[in-house]
Amino acid sequence: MTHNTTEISRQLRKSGYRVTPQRQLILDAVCQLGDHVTPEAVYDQVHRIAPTLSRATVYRVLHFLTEQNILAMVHMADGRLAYEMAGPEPHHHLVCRSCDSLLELPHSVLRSFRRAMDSQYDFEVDVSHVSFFGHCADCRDSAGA
Amino acid sequence: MTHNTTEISRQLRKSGYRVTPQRQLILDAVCQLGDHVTPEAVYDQVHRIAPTLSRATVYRVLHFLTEQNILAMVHMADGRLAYEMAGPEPHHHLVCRSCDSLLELPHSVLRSFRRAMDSQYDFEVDVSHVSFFGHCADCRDSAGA
DNA sequence: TGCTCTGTTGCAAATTTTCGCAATAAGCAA
DNA sequence: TTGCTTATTGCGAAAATTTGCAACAGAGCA
Repeated sequence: MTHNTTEISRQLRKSGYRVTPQRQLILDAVCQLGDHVTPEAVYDQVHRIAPTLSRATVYRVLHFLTEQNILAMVHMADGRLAYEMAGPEPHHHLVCRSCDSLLELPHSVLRSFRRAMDSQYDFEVDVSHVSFFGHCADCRDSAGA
Repeated sequence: MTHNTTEISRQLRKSGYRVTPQRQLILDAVCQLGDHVTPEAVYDQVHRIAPTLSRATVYRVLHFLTEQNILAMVHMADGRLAYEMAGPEPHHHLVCRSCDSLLELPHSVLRSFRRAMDSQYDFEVDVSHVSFFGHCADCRDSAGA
């Protein structure tokens, strides 16, 4: 469990939302399952514990927690959506199109880019999470061989 | 029509794929409809001309043309997928989360970033298309007021 | 503790996207 | 032009995702 349940609960309640067992279960599931968790994986995990928890609720809660900045939406290479804990530090991903591996980037790599957008285009880029696609070292090697 | 039909046809045939009327219609539709075209919009457009062309074909062809680098997949702010012509020059988008407006960025803005990823992480970023989300000047002003 | 208000859930139906498979029709070669 | 090979389509069913609505249950307050 990497998330602070108490802190998150307080945050939600303060905004007028409720902390339900469903929401807690789903959050725990994402947390346990790791880096890019599909809705289906969450459902499977959660359904074992709470068989009446519906798929609709999984989708709704994932969406909701993303809006609350507790989860982050990540785009997979095939276009599908997955989720992960948002965490306090924004970070970014390099997603390999061949092997689907995930490399984490610190926020700093985009700092200068963001500043440039702001000054040159007067556009405030939201960099809470950005995914870049491409090919990792391993896959480049095997492809080039 | 911004795309060169003959050139694309040749490219496909050379790779052993076929140029079908369905594929041409769908390509034309994306081309006409503009910058971020949803599968449903393509279907509506195409279905008027070819009523038997099925939804499944729309999805399959969009997917296929993306793999062939003729179209590019773009992620919308809500997580949904859309498509657009890939074009010879890679370019990028600044998508406003408030008003959905689209700003185009020249490829050059990412050049240095890409080089950095390559040298520091040994990861070759595919920059044929990247979308950044955030807030444009207008929406920042009205929100701040 | 019990009451109330309203945010949430579960269900079922609607919508969107994918898949399997038989029928069709591109593209090539004669 | 004709025929062959097999990539591609259309259909219908399956799977994935969203939505409407009545019933339920958190959270604050008396």
